[in-house]
Amino acid sequence: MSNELAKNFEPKSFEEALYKKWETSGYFTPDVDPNKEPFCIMMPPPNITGQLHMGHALTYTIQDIIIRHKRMLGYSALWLPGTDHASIATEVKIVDMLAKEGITKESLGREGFLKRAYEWKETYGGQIVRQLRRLGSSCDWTKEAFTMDKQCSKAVVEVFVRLYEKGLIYQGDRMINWCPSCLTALSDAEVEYENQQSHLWHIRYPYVDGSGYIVVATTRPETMLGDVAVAVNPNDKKYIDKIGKLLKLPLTDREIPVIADDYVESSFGTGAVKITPAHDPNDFEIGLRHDLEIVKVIADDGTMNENAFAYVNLSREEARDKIVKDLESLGYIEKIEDYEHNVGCCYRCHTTIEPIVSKQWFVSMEQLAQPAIEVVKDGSVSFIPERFSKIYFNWMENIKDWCISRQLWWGHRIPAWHCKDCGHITVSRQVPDKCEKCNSLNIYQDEDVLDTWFSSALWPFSTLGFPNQTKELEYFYPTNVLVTGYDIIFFWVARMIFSGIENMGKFPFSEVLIHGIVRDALGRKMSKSLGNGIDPIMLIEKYGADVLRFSLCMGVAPGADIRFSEDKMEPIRNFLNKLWNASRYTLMNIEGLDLPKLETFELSNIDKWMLNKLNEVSNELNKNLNSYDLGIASAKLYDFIWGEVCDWYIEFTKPTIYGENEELKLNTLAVLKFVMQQSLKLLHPFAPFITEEIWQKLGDSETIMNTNFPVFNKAFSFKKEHEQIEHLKEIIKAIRNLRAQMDVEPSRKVKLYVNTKSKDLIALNSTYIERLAGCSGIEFVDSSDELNDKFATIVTSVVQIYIPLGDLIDVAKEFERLDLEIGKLNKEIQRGKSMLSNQGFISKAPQHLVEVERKKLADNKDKLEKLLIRRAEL
RNA sequence: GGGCGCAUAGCUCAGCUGGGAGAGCGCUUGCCUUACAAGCAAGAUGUCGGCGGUUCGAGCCCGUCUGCGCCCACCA
Repeated sequence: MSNELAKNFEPKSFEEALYKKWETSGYFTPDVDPNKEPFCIMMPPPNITGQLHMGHALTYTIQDIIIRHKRMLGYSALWLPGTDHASIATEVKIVDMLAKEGITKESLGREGFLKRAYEWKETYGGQIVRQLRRLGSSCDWTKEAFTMDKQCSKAVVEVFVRLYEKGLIYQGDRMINWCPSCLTALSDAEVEYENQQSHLWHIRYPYVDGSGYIVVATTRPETMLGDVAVAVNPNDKKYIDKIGKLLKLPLTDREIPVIADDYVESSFGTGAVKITPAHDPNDFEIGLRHDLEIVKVIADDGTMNENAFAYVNLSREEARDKIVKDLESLGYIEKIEDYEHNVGCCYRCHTTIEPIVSKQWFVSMEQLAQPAIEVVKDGSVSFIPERFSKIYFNWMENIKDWCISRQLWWGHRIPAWHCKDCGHITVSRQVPDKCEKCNSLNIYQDEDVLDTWFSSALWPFSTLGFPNQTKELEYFYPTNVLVTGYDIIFFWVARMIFSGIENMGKFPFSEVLIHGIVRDALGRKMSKSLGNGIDPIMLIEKYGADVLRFSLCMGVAPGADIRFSEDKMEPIRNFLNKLWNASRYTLMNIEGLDLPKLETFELSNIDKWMLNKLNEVSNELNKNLNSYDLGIASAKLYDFIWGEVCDWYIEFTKPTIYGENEELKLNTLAVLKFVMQQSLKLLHPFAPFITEEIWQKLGDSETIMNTNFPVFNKAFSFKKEHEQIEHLKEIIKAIRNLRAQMDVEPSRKVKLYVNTKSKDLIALNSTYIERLAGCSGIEFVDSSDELNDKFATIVTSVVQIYIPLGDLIDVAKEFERLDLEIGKLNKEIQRGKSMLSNQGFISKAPQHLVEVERKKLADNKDKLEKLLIRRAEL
């Protein structure tokens, strides 16, 4: 194998092959090893409906970074992948697809439909899993799960039966959210509210006795056909004598009473509310309190039913128009106001939700919610950032029973069998052959399937073998961190927490890392309807997965949304290319050489400075990664690799590497190789492909994936050398700056005359100064008197440097430059003096900070003095 | 109605427990210097939204106001 790298990095040329190698080598599969500490992340399973989008790319990048870091730290790290059947979302898509073929799901029948659905799953479920690999996700595919596979389904049935037996699952007639388009019930969490411009219709309901009328206001006139009362506040003087009177319901032959209920606010609208228990949640409650009839007028498909008098079979919308028109022409309309209000919509198809009373299955939440609130309160489970726990509490503390039945076919069928003879419901783990109560064979399984989130709620343990107590379950449960967006805290996180506690006796994870969502360049949510989505696979094709991953996390604050556009990719591409070339430099110089081990020779000052820096970065990076501050960690790596390793360290190695001293050269190269190797390891969790590709040539093991992540090492702490080389950098920068200001041609080498008490600093590092600042020759002097030529001066706290530049020196310009410097210094000195003369600062600030200020002041005074002398001489 | 977030350089955003304001892009100037022009070097740019408070010291903590965004609730 050649050890050469191409001039520019081409991710396309190596990413897929490396992934294949990782996967087939089994690197993603951790051992159940009692001697190692487990670390487990459950992958939020993507829906089988789709394509990888930027939201996936973000969340899986974060998870992969965390898991790769832990793996390199020696944990037995499991990232368990899988897909979600996404009951309603998938069924909607399949129905659409069938519609294009001119088929309805009813014509196929349940069996036929499910056959098509499984085919669909094979096609599209496979796609997203392939795309996950493109991203570099180091998940254990041997444990890949699917919410409807045998294992997960077994867990679903087990949990359902357990909850039923404990009385925590029940069937009942309740007000639920009905989607007239998907034709199914929905949970509260599945309803989204949209602000809509509408009207408030004021309608006159005449008293039966002919003594005038009462005016009610409504946003939904079509529901009036289902009115069974008009409610007023019991203390409302306006209506107090009307309570109990009968009203004639317009457009119908029905008579309804005026009733009193505290729910009504006298001050709002007319102070009288029409009551439609069948089609409004609040009215339903009032209906229960007053034992009112439930008159349903809207059918499940959103059309008016047989109770709708002249409006039977009209759609909700048509009925509204016609009813309003009829009321108007009959003089029942008092007035129509413009009105803005929120309308509940289906989170999948955005059809307006119809609240209806229906027989559904529910999970009783109160008892389950309590311990789930507790584990977050007592810190057993913590949200990162912490503020998201408020969202969680808000939901959990006001939780209502969870409607879990769906009138769909794609999903887990409810394990309940109804007896046609005695009506008893048999809930069972196995398919029963007879009614458990009356032994009748005349039983049939409930037609409904479960809410898709019922199975996702069990994900942290169903995927590890529950209800069987497998060794994996024992080892990896509870898992460590759950990573997800804030948009599914209710849907998923909350439900996993109470499900874990209820079924496993222990919360499913100890940390919940919440990230934001990826938005477009204008800050809008990426959506299909807007067409503003960016395809991550396209970006991977163009720039490589590493660039995408890195651009999604560099400099991003925890929990913050990301405004993303393709132009964020290029700077990262350049960064990785920089790393690529630094590696190329290393490789071309170590080619064929036998390098000494680091412990066998004396490190140079540059070596020590670099190793110290590396050590510090490693230390900080571990801290940042352990607290999941990936934005800070990635930015730090960018600065370190580009700003320190490439800009300074590699330049420092050149005089030696291109020099004559063979021994020094080998030593330097040994350090260089080590520094590059460590840097690759540090970067590997973020950019797995490029680091592995380089490791294949520069590393000394089979894969970088299983190397040890660099950690703080006391032996590489070199404080003195750090300060020395930082000062050297300052000198070099000052010379470069001066050269630029004086328009010294880059090719022109200048000689330096140095006046300093720290001659060692200069003498030891003269070659670096010469090479990096474009100088030739350094001579020590005791004063500028020893120079004949015109010169410019540079002053630091340690040295005074004279640079003879002959005619390039413009005395007026030099005055200007010095005055500017002197001005700045005076300000600094002023600041330092006032701080140090502040008694409060001296006595209350930490001692080391006071010291720092003292030293700064002394240095500045020293510099100023030198500059003033120089100015006087000019 | 309740809660949360954001407001920092022309643009996009960092800034961890309070201790002299940062990055990337863009801009100016000069360079193809044997890792890299996807590059190198040097530079310019900020009443850290307003006001008040705590503190020796505030971009950071507290209060308040303004503007933008989000979530929950759903008074018909």
